[in-house]
Amino acid sequence: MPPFNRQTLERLMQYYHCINEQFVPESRFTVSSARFARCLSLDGTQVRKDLAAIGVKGRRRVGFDVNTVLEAIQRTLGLTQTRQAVVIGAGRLGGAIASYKGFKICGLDIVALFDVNPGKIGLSIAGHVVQPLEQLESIIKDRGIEMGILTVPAGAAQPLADRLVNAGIKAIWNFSAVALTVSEEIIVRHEHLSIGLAQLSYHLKRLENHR
Amino acid sequence: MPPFNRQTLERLMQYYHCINEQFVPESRFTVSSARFARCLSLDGTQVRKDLAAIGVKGRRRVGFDVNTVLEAIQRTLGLTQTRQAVVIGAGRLGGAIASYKGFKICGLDIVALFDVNPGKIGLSIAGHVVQPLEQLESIIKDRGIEMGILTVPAGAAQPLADRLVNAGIKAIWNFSAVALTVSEEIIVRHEHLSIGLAQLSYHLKRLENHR
DNA sequence: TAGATTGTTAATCGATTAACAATC
DNA sequence: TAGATTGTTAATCGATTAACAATC
Repeated sequence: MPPFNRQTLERLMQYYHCINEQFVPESRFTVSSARFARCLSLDGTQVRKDLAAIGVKGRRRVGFDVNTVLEAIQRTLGLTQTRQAVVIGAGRLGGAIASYKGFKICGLDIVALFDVNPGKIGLSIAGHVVQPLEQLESIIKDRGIEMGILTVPAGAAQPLADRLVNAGIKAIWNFSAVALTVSEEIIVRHEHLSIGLAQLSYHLKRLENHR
Repeated sequence: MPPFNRQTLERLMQYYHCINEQFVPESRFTVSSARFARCLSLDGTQVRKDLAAIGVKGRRRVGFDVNTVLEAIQRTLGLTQTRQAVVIGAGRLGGAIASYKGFKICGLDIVALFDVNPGKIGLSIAGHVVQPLEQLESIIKDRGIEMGILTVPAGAAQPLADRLVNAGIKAIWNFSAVALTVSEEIIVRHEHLSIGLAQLSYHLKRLENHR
């Protein structure tokens, strides 16, 4: 199987959500490429190519078996095995992420929440007792945790990223508002909240100008 | 000026952040396309094309004037005029968004927070008193608010989107875990939290397989 | 059979990169 | 002047779409 690029991965995840949110509730067993396409507003050929790429074969005149597609996506994206993650920063965003139900079907298991603020330590957020940062390394090592989710203020992010890497973490999901510099082999994804705003703001401006 | 596609808009926003986070603190007055390129890990030619597209001229042997670039991006993306927004859903995510400082330099002004839960109404979150949903329409109309930010459970999102549209909102920033169907002329951006997870999960899986 | 849908190749389109002249 | 950097055209690459045969 070829390595997939970012866009393909995102499309695969969208098919996955499409199935879980629409097709499963509708108790559909088969779905045509055209129907998938409409969901993500793209071309049916694209869908057939994507599904072919992850090894799913359709049935002519019928479509694709929903379950087969579901399993193939899970296998390809690695959603079958559970991945343990810690959240650093028990603020509002950290709490929102720790309590987000949708991660379950993606195999993400948040096992601990950390914060520097002594006032927060011991509090229970989304079923997790907030831990002091001092225990970060020991918990990561003891439980073999592979992902760290950063939801701390910009100034605190880089040193904490370093600590995560030193403790043996393999991937960082960064919600802090700074770019991180970490060694090559660490997987990093920077979730930049205000990037999405660019699009909305731009289109609102165009709306105004066209009148 | 041509209409810009999603990718270009995202790059423009990244240049903008690059300037604000790196170049302004470093008190740089000029920046070469190569330096911009390194920031976003792309090619210098791309940067020069983007900047040319928004009407910025550089100086040979010197680079681009930081302030000129900043202003051109603000003008292009419409970040100069302030845009008023309401947040629907005063949960953890809603609170995180309402209290996010980074929106200020993007011209986003969150003016009200709403919730259905009577227990939350009257609470102060990030300087905003949580309003009852009944007042949604009147506040939007009275203050001429153009953006709605949805951070409610999946089941509640569609009816609330309809109410926002009826009240005259022009853009919806959707953090709920469902696709919305709204009329053509409404600008919608669906921020799908777990899409990013696909990438992390996929690369973690590959890491395992390669050993 | 007729019709619908896949699977796949070819054509198109756009985005990225390379090359290099212009010039400060 | 020599060197660095822009500005722009051309070349490449990849992704998207069109076309259509295969076939259930």
